[in-house]
Amino acid sequence: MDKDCRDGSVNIYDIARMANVSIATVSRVMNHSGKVSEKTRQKVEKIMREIDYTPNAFAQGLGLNTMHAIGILVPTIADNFMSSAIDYLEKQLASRGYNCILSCSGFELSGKKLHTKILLSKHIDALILIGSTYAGREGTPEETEYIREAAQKVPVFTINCYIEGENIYSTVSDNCAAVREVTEKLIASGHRAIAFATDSRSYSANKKLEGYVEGLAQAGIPFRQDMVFYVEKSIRYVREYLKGDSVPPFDALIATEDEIAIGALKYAADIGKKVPEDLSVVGYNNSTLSLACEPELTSIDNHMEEICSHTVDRILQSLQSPEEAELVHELTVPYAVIERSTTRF
Amino acid sequence: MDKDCRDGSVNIYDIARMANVSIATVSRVMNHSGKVSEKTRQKVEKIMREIDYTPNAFAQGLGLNTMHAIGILVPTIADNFMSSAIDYLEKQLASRGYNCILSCSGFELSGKKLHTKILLSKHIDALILIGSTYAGREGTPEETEYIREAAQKVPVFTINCYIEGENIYSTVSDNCAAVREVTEKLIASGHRAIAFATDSRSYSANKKLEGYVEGLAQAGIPFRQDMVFYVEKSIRYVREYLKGDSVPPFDALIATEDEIAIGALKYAADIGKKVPEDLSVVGYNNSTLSLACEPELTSIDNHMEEICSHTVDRILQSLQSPEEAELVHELTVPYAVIERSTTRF
DNA sequence: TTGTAAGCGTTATCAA
DNA sequence: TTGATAACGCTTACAA
Repeated sequence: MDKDCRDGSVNIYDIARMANVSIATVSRVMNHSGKVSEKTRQKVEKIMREIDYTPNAFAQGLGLNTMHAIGILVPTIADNFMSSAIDYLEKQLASRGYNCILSCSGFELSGKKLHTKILLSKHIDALILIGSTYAGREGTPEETEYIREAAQKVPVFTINCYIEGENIYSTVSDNCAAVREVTEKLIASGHRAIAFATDSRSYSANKKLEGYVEGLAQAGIPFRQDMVFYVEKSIRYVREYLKGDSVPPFDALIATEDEIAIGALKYAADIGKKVPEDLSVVGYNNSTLSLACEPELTSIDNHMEEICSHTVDRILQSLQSPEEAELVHELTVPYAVIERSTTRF
Repeated sequence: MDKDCRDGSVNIYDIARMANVSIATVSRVMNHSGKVSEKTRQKVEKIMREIDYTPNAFAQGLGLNTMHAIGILVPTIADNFMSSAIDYLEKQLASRGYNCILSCSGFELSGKKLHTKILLSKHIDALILIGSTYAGREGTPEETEYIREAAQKVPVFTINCYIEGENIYSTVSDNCAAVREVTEKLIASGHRAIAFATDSRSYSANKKLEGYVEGLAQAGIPFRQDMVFYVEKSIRYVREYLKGDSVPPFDALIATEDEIAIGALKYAADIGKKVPEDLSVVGYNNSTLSLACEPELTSIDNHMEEICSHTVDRILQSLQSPEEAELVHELTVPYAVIERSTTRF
């Protein structure tokens, strides 16, 4: 109370003085490092508790070169996929003593570069990138060069996005297999004109497309480019798009996002097609949306919680033993097809 | 290249040496502070650019006692309301040079206290609390005491949550007026048995209830406690709940969350009630869900972007001129009723 | 077991 | 206009 409260904050010298010990001893008590007599420890801890002392994180950071913070970069957080990932990551990291510094980069390369640089300047211990937008377009390695540069400073972990490079570790859902399975199921249940709708040409969207192509090939059904629809991730947009003249007839649709699938449901309702009798629809991400629509949407669940826990495990491994941690560069987590009422497998 | 790369990081001494100036001069160039000759400035800036020098944020933090970081506390981020708020906040704060440290506290008091403490220990410049869960239950000021304590260290800003106290500033949507307006509109369009469904007894939920009560009173319709349903925020739960025996007949339902409203739509479909002919439904938050369901949901939009931009403005005001910034403790932002197909006003 | 003292990389106050 | 130098609060050899 009678202290010189230049900041209202007590420092290690104050504690040392009050306990009649040196700052080194106080430091040792705080960090449970080195030998301290039980008696001294008790005394110091008591005072720290009474004063409600919190060490200055900046000073600790300066000495140790870490503030136990992980940078998380997403294009936008206003998206179910991103926010659920962040939710899992934050919870698990917090329980292990790490904080999250969040940054929304947008989808433009310049924003991605800028926000990566800002995060790095905060001396984060590791960087997490969520979403396959960070993979850039195929065949343009220069679009991911800034990530490889970042990886020279801190380990980089990507979620549902594969990036080639030293010190970059990806944890992904098997998008390809998921869509292949769904395609096969649709074919097995009698569909022949299966459409594929996506809002992106990202790494994961391409993997999904690959699964679709493989599924068709497997059954000997010819792939038709005009059955692949590139649309906006908007219920309203898709609803109208599908009514367009350029859209060939289809009896099933696989979407890379639940919103897109729901746009198809709305379209079907508009033109009097019955789901799943006349049209089967499959979404992706198993979001709340898939329960909100009518009929309820069959969707692919990418086991986000598992992806995130693997990611956190890998981060801690790489931080705890930087050298010997032999991490796989691409780790694949199983998915699940959640069947509801828009298909009849 | 031939440096002692103990961390791969260049420091101010290196720059000073390379430019043949003192560290003080380098610091002045960086901060655009003090007088520096044009020639010297050019020279130093050139070297900084070439080396791609980034000042050590911890050292800066230690000296200035800020790392330009704002703490954001939410119960969970896997919620449309929270994640859209964070999205707006992060974007606006980033554009003004502030980073966000994110923490998910859960809904338990112990978690809230713990995470508040952790955030404060990171020397954040301000703390943002999102959601009225932080207001605690009515008449229990001890549940918000930790927030008043936090407010002694940094200014605290709450979003859609009012907390009484020094250095605590709330920005809220006028939940009461919104629900009153909707209630009046339902009455005007012929409804008499209007139910109210909520998943919470939080500050904002109570404000909404208040609006409902006022709206009924205005029209001389007696308030009935058994027309207020306390439910879970789950489509499935509400869908079944409304079929229960204890639920009296109702011809309209106002929900405090879109999920709850959609549960009511599903219930109506199940028992063959037509919406809006037999039952009108109003949701809250105007989330993507309100476009996914069938029919599309009338919902109240709380103008989150505006709430967030007001909050950020107020934060910056209070940080830039801590003393003279005369901020209102409770700022109310207008809402909008978005009418879709579940009502006929 | 404890204490002294040298960093860590900035900013800021003086002198020059 | 510049340059020494003392903070800032902590960690950690190294000494005692």
